[in-house]
Amino acid sequence: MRKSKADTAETRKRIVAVASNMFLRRGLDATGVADIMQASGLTQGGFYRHFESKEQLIAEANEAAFRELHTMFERVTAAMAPQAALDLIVYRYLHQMQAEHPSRMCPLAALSSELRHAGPRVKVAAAEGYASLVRLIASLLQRLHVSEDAILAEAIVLCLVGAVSLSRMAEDAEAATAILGKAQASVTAMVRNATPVAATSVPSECAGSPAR
Amino acid sequence: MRKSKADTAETRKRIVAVASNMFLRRGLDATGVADIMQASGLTQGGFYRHFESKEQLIAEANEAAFRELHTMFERVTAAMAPQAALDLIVYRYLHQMQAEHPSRMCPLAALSSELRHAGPRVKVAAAEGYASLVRLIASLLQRLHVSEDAILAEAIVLCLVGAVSLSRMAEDAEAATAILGKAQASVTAMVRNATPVAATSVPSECAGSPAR
DNA sequence: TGTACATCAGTGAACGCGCGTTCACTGATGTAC
DNA sequence: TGTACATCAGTGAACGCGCGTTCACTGATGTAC
Repeated sequence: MRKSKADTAETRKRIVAVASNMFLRRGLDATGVADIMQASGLTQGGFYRHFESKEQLIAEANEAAFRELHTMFERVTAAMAPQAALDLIVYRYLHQMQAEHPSRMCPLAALSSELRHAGPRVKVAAAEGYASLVRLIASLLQRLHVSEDAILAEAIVLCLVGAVSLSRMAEDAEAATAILGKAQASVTAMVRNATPVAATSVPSECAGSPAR
Repeated sequence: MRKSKADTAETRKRIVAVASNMFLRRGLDATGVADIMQASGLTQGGFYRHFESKEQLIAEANEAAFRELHTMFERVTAAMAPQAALDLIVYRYLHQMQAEHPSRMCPLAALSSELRHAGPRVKVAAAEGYASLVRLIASLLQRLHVSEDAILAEAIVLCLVGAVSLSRMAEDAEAATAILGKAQASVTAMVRNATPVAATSVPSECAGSPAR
């Protein structure tokens, strides 16, 4: 049952994509190799034709998740004014699990404490993913003429990660939504308090609530 | 080898304390029943004389952790001015893992994503622990005459949880310290931006950096 | 271009290890008389 | 207060299950001639 090179490459990509989704939703330990292979339409025996170990797949799946999250943010906010872009990113990040068609998920929030036990490659990816998120938000804050943009960007990302992390351990959906709503209000307040009046009074920069 | 009632109760407490520490440091799955019993000076067979299951111990260990964290914060800040108390809580929370003699750790930050897979009892404790942290900080902010004290308290706790969570998945100690430092700066900035001038200018309320 | 052989993606079963849980047993504690 | 028996904390070994990994095998693809 040997497959062509193109088929093989496609299968590999599919496994990574499926694994990424399952890892982010259920967790690293809770997602078995057999589960992933079955969800990919294969049997577990074939796994080791594509990967050396589960750890390697974890690394690749996480890197893919960070890459896609970042790409999605850049694509969606490309033509937006900074305030609208910031609002949208905050909205999307906070609702990464909630939506019927969930957007890309973030390993930092979804896997937080599980990443501690992961190998160095995963940790490097996590550190880079974090830094890239902070950079993205800092650049938007800079365009909004916020003075302490770097430190505020850090604070916003910490809030976002903390909020999603906490919302996912909530007992029920209502409690989760409550946490996310408060987080959104918190971030909004943080930006408002730090934004100079000159910038906030420019209507074209601040119009619009987050688009879906 | 039957023990007296007093001995039995003491042993039970010891197991919970040891387990609490190990769970918070290594994680729930990574800490086995045999590990806990060995660290408690017992053999694994005796475990089920004290607990119905590992899950029950997880629940009790978490509840103990939240209780002790809260008690510690209340005891340490009892006689303090609100600004100093806030600074100390932020400092202690952020450095819960760093110190040579680490202070009480918080399950929200230490176990974040692992708590999702835990049973309802654990989740209820987590929600209560979170609410109690927010309440504690909100009351300090109120004494500092911060207008939006509830929403700011929430933001601070989210930042704290996010920061510790992220610092624990850092590659090395320096990266971890960097995150914690930025988090402290973030929280300080958030409080400063939200504090009315009238309150910040009262020296007796604001004196002092965090005591150890 | 056609043929013969090597390669290797995928299958399904088995292996081996770790870990939560159970169990027969021991002997000191608690209790009934 | 003393004695005989039941209780039960603690031991050490074994059980059973899940899961990552390995393996013999199949048959289509790729390649050498």
